[in-house]
Amino acid sequence: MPPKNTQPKYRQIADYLREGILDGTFPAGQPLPSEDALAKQFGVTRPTVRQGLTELRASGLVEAIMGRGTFARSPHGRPSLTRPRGVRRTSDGQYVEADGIRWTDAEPPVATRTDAPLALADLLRIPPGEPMFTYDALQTADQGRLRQLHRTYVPFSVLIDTKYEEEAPPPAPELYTALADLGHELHFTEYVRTRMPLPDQAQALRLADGVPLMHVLRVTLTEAERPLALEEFHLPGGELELSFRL
Amino acid sequence: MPPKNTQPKYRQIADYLREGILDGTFPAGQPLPSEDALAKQFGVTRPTVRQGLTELRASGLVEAIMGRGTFARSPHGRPSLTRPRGVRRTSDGQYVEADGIRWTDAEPPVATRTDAPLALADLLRIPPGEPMFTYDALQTADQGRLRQLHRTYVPFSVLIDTKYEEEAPPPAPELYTALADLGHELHFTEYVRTRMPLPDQAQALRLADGVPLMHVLRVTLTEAERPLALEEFHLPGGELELSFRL
DNA sequence: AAGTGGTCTAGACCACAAC
DNA sequence: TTGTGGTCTAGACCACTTA
Repeated sequence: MPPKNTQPKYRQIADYLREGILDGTFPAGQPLPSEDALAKQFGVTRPTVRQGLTELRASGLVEAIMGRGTFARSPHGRPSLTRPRGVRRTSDGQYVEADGIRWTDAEPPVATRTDAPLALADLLRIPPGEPMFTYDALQTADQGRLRQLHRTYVPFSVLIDTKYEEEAPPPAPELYTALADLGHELHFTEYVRTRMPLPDQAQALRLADGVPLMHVLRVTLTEAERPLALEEFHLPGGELELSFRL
Repeated sequence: MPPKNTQPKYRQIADYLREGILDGTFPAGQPLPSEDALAKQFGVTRPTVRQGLTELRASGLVEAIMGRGTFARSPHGRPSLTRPRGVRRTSDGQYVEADGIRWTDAEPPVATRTDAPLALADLLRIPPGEPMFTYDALQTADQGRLRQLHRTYVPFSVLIDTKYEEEAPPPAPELYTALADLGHELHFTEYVRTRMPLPDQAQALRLADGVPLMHVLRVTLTEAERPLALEEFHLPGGELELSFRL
């Protein structure tokens, strides 16, 4: 017997559609053939067609809109927004983001106390379980078209013997000014990761199916490389790129 | 009539399993209940269970292994590898990557001529369609456990009046030395994006289901901000993070 | 009303892995 | 041999959009 070299039918359908999207047969924004039409064309039942389409949706090549059809998405376009990563210090001592985006809190930010989980304690060089001030915000800009989840952590141990033993420190970026006023020279390191979002993250960031999350950790450090604070950004991966000067 | 507030059954199953994975009921590396068991437990048929599992696989929370079972994956661990991004110049004028990884070409690298597509021409500030030298390599390190797709582009116009009109320029990072020898002071900018991989990329990088791709464009620039070359890295998003000093 | 995608049933048979 | 996930059929009914 020769080895079976046949792909499953649902994958043949997915391959056919994927190639059509990549080579322009199915232009971005245009509807694909309906599920019934594909089932007839390939001589299979609709669940088989849907299995192929599910694969394309999970890879972000296609978007299904209820009652209207399944639409090709632009596969490899340059992201519509480039965000330069960095922090600048203005002449009056304020710190501002290099991308100049003015964020608005979509909901009132939540200030809580968190015990440092292992992964964050490691980056902050504090013992796991040490308490930290935590700010949590869903931020929007550009009439809600831009969204990010922003969380700021400051370990209590950094705030000992400062006025912030009494009052809560401000969230970033005002936090940087406050830390600099304590006599520190600041610099920053960012760690960039990516993964698929959890459902609540996908909803908060308005992520379509098959669009990954960009996860950025920013550590604020003194000149002596002592970590002072940590921020976590969850960004939509679809139409966004980050730029860094090396 | 009160509004329907019921989630579809397959989503209830997915939610149940996702919560179990996140709270430790189903520890990473351990098998979930079998599809038949879940079907009985929830009073549905197996295709319905599979629909829920498909959702979890697409989000990278679960991995199905044929004949053995469906296994939980570690959800939020710190990536096992941090790659500092940057280029250092050694005392003898060579350029090396800041992460110090020694790559091996898994296959002989392919040198071709490419006409600049719009997105790349834009970054290189050359007219679209201008020819470029192109090197293409699938690189491995650490006994094949690390993988990356690496593509180097050099526009012909950069090479006019140099010896590389006659011979092909070397691929990066030796390329940097060659460009510096032409009298340029080099610096670099990187653009980081993420998206789901195409099937061939997933296979080349050994990406599991639900693991996104990290896509990095590095532009080599003169002090006068003239782009000289461009590199494209496709990296596995799962167990990898990039670090940048701001 | 007609067309689209969304959910679900109740099976069947296959391929692979472990015992 | 048994248990697992992988593929596929042939329907049914629902929810939503457009005309």
